[in-house]
Amino acid sequence: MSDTTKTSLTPVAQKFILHWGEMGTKWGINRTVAQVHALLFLSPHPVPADEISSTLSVARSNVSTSLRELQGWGIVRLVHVLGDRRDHFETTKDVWEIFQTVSEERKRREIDPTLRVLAECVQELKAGAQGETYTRERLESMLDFLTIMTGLFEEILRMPVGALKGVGKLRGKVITLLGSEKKKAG
Amino acid sequence: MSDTTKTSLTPVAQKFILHWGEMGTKWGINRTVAQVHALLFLSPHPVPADEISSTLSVARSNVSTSLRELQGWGIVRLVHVLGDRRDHFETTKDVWEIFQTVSEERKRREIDPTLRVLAECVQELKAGAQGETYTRERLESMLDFLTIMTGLFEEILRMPVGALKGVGKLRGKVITLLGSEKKKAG
DNA sequence: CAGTATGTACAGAATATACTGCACGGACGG
DNA sequence: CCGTCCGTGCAGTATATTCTGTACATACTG
Repeated sequence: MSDTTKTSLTPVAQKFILHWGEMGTKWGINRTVAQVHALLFLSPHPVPADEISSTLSVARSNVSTSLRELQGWGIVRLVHVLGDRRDHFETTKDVWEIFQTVSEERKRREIDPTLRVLAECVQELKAGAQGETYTRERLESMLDFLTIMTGLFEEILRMPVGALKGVGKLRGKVITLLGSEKKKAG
Repeated sequence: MSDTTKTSLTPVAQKFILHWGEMGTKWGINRTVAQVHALLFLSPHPVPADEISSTLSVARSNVSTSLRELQGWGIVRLVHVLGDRRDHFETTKDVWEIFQTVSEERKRREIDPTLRVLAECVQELKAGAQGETYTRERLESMLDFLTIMTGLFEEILRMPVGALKGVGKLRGKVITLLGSEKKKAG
């Protein structure tokens, strides 16, 4: 069943996929990787790699690499389809879930190491009792900020899928609450 | 007064600046740009371009470009120092403010255009009453998500400088509140 | 077991990005 | 007015990243 369905994209799908690719590059994600993700996101069925390859006009091996990358990020899974030997791929369809997954992974890969480096820097400055007071102040404020911010962010991420709509409705109120609580506390 | 002070970096400063550079690249920001920013962030005084150049060992013109870029992001300002013809540069020192500024700019440059594209796509799908129901569902859910999310984020950003500490304290409570409100509403 | 389908690793080519060095222009200093 | 300082634009170079094509491994098919 090498029915390599030559899937061609509708104009809208194409528009979205291309834009998603650009978007990706601006956030440090490989264009092809982002495009593959967009394609899977729009596809109602799992898609085999060679079909992705022909649809996007990129080398088969490139698709392979991109899929591996996306699996690494935890938003693409390999699945099988009855009567087809080939691996098929699908992505998480729930947008909030995608966001959660990617954010957590990015935190793990990029923020956590930064926190570690900052902590080390501060530590080293505490040890060598030099006149680097200013540097230390700056680094500490940065460390504090990132710590609080990621903590907050993590809690938001931990909210159940779909809670977002609730947040949407509550919005204005909640933030105002935060603001006023702050005033009281300050 | 071409007192081009050959400033050399302390080990800690160097460590931070290098890491910040790497960090930058992972988020789609030029390494040198990030390094220049880190340098300014740690510096107690405004710094002239040639000093940045020699301290980081990058070409003068490269520094010039990077500074322009940082000014474009709104986190670096040109200032003058008495008795010195040269332009000096300083960055915002408040980390929360840096975060606010950069986030807003990134939203403006990257998220907003995406929202626009998504809206267009959805619109086009509504017009041409095709069988692209699935595509439309996906794109709509993405559009909804991004709309809500950026709205929420914007409100958070609008919180006064320093409110963050308050939020830090309130944290657990607030998020729990959000969660339970959701349950009630659902 | 031969033959074919499928997936992946990797070397080299192609491209994009970043950086340097210099040249030019304006402004200042005497 | 020179001579110098300073900033910026740009052409060419260097580097990093991405992509392709092929070669190889594995596993299924008959």
